[in-house]
Amino acid sequence: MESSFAIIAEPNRRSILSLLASSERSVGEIERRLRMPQTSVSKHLRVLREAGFVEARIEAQRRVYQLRPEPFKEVDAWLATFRQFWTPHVDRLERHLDRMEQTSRKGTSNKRTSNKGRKQ
Amino acid sequence: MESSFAIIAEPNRRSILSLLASSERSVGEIERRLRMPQTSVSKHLRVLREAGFVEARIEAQRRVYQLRPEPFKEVDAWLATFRQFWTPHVDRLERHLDRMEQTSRKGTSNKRTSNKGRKQ
DNA sequence: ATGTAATATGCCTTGACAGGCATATACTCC
DNA sequence: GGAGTATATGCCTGTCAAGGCATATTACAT
Repeated sequence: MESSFAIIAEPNRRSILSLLASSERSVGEIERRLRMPQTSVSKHLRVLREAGFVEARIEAQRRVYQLRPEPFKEVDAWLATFRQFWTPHVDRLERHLDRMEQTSRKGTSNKRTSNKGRKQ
Repeated sequence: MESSFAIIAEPNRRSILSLLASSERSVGEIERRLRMPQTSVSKHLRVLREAGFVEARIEAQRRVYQLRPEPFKEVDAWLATFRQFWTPHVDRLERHLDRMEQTSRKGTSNKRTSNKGRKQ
């Protein structure tokens, strides 16, 4: 299973995580709120636990699950690479304009950042 | 396949996306850079395309692929719910402190929303 | 101790999907 | 129009994981 991405690919697991985002919950609470069979909940929780998304605290016969940040950070870090993309950040806009400029008043063999027409 | 989360669960697809993050590429370029069989690349690109992660521009016999923002936004939106979580944001810390306060010297109904004049 | 509640685990079946391979389609240049 | 290049598609197979069900485990209460 490994990757955090694979873990959150499963819709039910995302539901569980979303639920836990509002507050910690016992297995039974999750079961009832999400209307899914207990064994299914337990199994998903196991996967989430082993991937570090949640941790359990024992409280009598209950296990109360709560979120843990690390794997989220990991996913977020990956996303960060692309964020510049949908956030036409000033930096990026700037770079873009730079390129435009250089392209128009070119002449000098400026191998820019684009690889258009490159054959490798 | 549907969900954007399922799409990025596949490691090779993430590689392709990361590669495209630096610059648009043709199928052949991806194939060579990532050292994966062409048919595999094409298949992954199809999946990515149908999920809206990339789009292709036709250039002679080449197809040049580039990223599209929407699905990334979607994933990011979901993550946002949890971000407060690993970013012990001032707001959150504040709410936490509020709760502590209310719990300890309860009774007095001082619901404060700002931290003006809060002791720290 | 026995019964009951809460949760976990094992087994089995089924479906989805990635990878490999062969092949089809599309375009270019001579 | 035939050869070569670039990319897509179809079929097959193996793998892996989710769901259902039965059952095990653990804690509690009486």
